[in-house]
Amino acid sequence: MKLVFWLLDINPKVDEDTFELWLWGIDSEGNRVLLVERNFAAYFYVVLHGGANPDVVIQEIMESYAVEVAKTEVVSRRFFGKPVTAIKVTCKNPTKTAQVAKELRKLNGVSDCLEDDIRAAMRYLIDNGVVPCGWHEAEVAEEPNTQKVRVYGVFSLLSSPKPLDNPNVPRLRTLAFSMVCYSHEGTPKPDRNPTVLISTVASNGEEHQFVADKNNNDKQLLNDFNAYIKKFDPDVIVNYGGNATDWTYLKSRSHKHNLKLDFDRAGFEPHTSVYGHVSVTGIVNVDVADFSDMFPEVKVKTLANFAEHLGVGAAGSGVVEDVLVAEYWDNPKKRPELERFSLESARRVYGVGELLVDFAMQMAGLTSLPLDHVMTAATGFRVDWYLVKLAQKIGELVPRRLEQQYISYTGGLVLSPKPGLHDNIAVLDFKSMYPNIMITYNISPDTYIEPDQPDPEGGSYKAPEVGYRFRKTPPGFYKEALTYLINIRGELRQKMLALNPKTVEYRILDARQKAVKILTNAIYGYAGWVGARWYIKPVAEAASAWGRHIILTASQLAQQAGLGVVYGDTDSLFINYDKAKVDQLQKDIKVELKLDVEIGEVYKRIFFTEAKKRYAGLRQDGTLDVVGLEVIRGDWAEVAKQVQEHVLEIILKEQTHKNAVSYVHSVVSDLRHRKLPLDSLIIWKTLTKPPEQYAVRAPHVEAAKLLLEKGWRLGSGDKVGYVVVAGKGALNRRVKPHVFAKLDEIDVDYYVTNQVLPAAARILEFFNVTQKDLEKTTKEEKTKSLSEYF
DNA sequence: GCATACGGAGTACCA
DNA sequence: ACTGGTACTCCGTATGCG
Repeated sequence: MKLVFWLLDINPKVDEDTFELWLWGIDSEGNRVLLVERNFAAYFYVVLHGGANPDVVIQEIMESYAVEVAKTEVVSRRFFGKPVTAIKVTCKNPTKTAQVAKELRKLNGVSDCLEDDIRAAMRYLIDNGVVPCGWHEAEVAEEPNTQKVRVYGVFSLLSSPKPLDNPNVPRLRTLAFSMVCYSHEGTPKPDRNPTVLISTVASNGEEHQFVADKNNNDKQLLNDFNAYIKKFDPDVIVNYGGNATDWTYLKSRSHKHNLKLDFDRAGFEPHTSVYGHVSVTGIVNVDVADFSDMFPEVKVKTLANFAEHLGVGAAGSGVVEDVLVAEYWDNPKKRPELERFSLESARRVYGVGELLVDFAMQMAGLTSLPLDHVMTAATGFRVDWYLVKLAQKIGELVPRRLEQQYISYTGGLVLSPKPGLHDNIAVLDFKSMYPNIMITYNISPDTYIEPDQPDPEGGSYKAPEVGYRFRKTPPGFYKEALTYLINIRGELRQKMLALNPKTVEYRILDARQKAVKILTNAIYGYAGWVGARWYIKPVAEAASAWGRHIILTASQLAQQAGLGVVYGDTDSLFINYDKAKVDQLQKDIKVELKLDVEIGEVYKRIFFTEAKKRYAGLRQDGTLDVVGLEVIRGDWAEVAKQVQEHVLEIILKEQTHKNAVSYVHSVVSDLRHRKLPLDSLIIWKTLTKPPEQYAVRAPHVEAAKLLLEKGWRLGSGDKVGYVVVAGKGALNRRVKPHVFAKLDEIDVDYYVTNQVLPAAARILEFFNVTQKDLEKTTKEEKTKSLSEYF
């Protein structure tokens, strides 16, 4: 019979003598189904040395390895663009490809074995064009549910599924949860601290809270939570931090009570798998924390901040800091607040999931990485898999990831800004500069010509400065990848124009074009990543060399056209806006450099200091665009950022600093009188390694150590929020984690001298007001309070 | 013995 | 755990002065 299904997840199922691939899906009637593939044959390639005779090598393979090898076949492939003869070796046991390949590498005539490092599930998806989060049709036979998996029906696949062109997503059952663990000794540890509260929000509208008993025993809670998931039977479980914390914690707690956390669709427990994601058989586990890198505007990546940024949940509703959880739990008056926070957290998780899972599904489809780990995988690995798919299509063998030394190279060119205020400045941007350079000059690992090789018949492109050459023909691997991505995005955006943005279809297309854009823009970076399967250093080097040449040439063309260049960075030029001249310049650039430039923002007025990568512009609509300055940095106190932003607004709008100076005075006065909330004084910094590994006693590290002393676990990647308190000694001995600090112990002078005034003076210096001037006047003047100022 | 200068460590930004 | 270019603070020691 034929079965139409949408692919939710795939996992290998290995028993002693059987190897199956389990494809979890939803059929066109909305039933949850399991399709079992028993005909998967794993293989790898044996690449031969130049003169080697494939038949001789095959004979040797069959003599020594007949036990493991099911089949051999001589095939023609390419490797880094060059034709190679290879032997496709199919293994009897799919779990042993890497092992057999390792042995065969030792044979005479064999230069290498390739693709033995591609996991069975990925091999299957890529070879058959089966797509995670996509619809398929397959010939199947229903079979008894001997494994007692919790689905509507089990089917064996009689042929590999064929992808269908249907962008729709079936109605999924989604469950979000958030947990609270009880500890007086810092970070909760599963061997000693119970989970006292779990809140859930489900796509059917149900909300639940599972609560530990009077003695804080969590046995019943865990049992009920597990049973509830089984009963609701979600397709997708959403959480925040589940990969790093929640699942192992809950599993550990369950085991402590001799319970199993076996809610999945096959009776297994959650387990950590590739890229560090937690896999739940038959269900997609999505950790929305994995999306946080997509939003650099959110500096402190808590669930509440993240949700607020996305407009999810009740804005400004109370947050209970980790440090206070135990206190709230113990206090009957405060516990309801913690309970509300927990439920609100589950709602936030659910809401964030609703907004972002569309994107993840599209990224899964593009890369073939299943939904449960496509967002856990780093950008480089997503590009890797996208390219593996393309390689399979064009017969290019997939290189292994090699351990090799990294040597950095020269990147983009940054022009020095002309300090001060400028009126009417246009930003000229090269559209997708690196992708287009790579397409135009056919820069790719398979078109690179080694320095000792002659130019090929079709000729070559030679990169400026570095001199690397690339074949003009045929089109390289990257050119094909990029052209396809750019075209598909164009088509998607075209289709979107005809749709109402409120429709589901529009939303899906928008998610897809975003995924395509992100992948496109990552390919240049990937090319320069030493871990890339197709890493060839000159590829990235040549692209950036062309980039520098292009921006420099464009800058010269602008000046020749009589357009002053006030700044430029990598792929942008800031020039005086004279419409006729700029239009002409655009055309000249296209002719001269073969690349499109577009006019981006046209600022009414813009302000530069002497520093590169830092400026503030006044847009046509009167809003401010601040770039690089303290205003948009996460490691300055809010009070300093606000002061600088307002100073910028005044000087950009009024073109004089007079009011800015009195404004600074008023804030300093408020600060000295402690009229500002403690929150505005927190400085957040990230730990980039374990605290004990630091060479110097940096303030945030000292603050982290104070938290560690109280049992809070902090490590690489964690943000530390601290304030500076009054007292004796060096700054790094006067820091306090913000959760322990009170407003009246703050070192006000530090905030005036090292936060507010430097941020203000950075701008005001160009109006001949130095920090010293500000210091003097703030001390002398009887200043107005902030409220009077407004 | 103390203030200041300066290089290195550390972080976060722009493209 | 995709790239390089850049600004900036703070630490900690070297340096200079008295």
